[in-house]
Amino acid sequence: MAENAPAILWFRRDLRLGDHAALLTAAKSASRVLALYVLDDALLKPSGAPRTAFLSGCLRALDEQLSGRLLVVHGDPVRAVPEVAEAIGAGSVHVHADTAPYGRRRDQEVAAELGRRGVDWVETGSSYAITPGRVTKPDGEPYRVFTPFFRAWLRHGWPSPADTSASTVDWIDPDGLSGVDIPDAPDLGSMTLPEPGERAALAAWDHFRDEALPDYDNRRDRPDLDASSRLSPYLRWGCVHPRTLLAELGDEDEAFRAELAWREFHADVLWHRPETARRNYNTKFDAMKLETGPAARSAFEAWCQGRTGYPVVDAGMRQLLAEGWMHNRVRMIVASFLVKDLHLPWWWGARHFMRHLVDGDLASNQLNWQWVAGSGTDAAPYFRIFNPTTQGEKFDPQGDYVRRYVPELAGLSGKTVHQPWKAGPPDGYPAPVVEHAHERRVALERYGELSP
DNA sequence: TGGATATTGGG
DNA sequence: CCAATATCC
Repeated sequence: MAENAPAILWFRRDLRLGDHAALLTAAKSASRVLALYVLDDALLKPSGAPRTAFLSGCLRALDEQLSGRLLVVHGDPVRAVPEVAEAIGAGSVHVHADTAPYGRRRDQEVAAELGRRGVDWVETGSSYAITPGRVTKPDGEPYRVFTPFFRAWLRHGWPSPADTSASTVDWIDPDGLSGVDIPDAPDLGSMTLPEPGERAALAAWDHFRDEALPDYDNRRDRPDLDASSRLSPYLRWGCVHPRTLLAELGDEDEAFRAELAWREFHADVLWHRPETARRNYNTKFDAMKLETGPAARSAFEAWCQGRTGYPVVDAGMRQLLAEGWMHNRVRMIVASFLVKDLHLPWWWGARHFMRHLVDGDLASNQLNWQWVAGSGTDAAPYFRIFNPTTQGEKFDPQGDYVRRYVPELAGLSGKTVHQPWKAGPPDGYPAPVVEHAHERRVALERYGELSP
């Protein structure tokens, strides 16, 4: 890009507050830098949504580090970017988009609009694109199975994280621009959210790397332990770049590297098949018989509230409401329950997750739901149906996780919490809404009706 | 990144 | 009887 041109650093809905590499690269060739964060309308709609609160926290944390010079613009990027370009008095500005791969199609719309207004378009990297260039099969086709993707991704390699210690960005004060502010955090009531911002992200990383990473492969499935990284909100909001983590990981950390690779894999799948955010990746599942009537709505409500009568399912759903986060193993269990025990559309569950998760990421969330439902790429085979009781006993062997989130069951000791119906009905805790053994047979029957 | 059930082989 | 194994969904 030309020297001495003002630059707008444009971050779309997926903020990458910690991706200093993109900021610095752009800043070095610009005379002035204006950090512009465009928030997609979708972020602002559910006024009580915790992900909005976490985002506000991230923005405040960054604003603090930038001495109050952060400019935030809400709204449709197609309109907002040129408006700001006009407001700062530049006939031509360079726009750097740091986008997720699945945002590219929208970016092309934005680029076309900017072109019509005489604004130059420069694209920089993305914290999804860990690798320079796309990881594809030798014939150029995208991978549809994770394991070969993972191997190719490891072989492909990635650059070191940028050195951000010598920042020379000259931040301009955005005083006088209209529509500029950091959104207020909504009232969270009794919710507890993680500390936002880059510093908190790096602290979480330090803690995880030193305490849980060495035994991650063995312990990550245990929701009762502090064994997972808890980094997902920071990765989702860009408070830390995955390359920053990868730089400190080695071959012995394969299990955790695979988790980072899953993010990229799903982002890549969604980029190639954007409609799979809402529809079955495998369209053969369009013929699946689903429950959608009043009884289904009522079962869905019980699932959302954590009142299904299956302890580990209810614990997970209540953790989601209380923290905007749920342990990964439990996400699989509650998702399997919604799809295979309640026979509800996976997108009902995915939408509830996106509304409440502080780490809710469109690609990872929707495609992991499809993985559970069996309709996704490289999906779990249809016959793999979790038994919610067995899963609870296996991964929460002492019942500590259940008791932490389901107070009605706090009086039951040890693993007996996983079968409260045996000890007589505890006060206020519901009987199972469905019988698993029966619903399992129903699910298998319905899968059997699909064309091969 | 299962589970249910039948079968087998050692106690 | 129970644990390990095989097989099917």
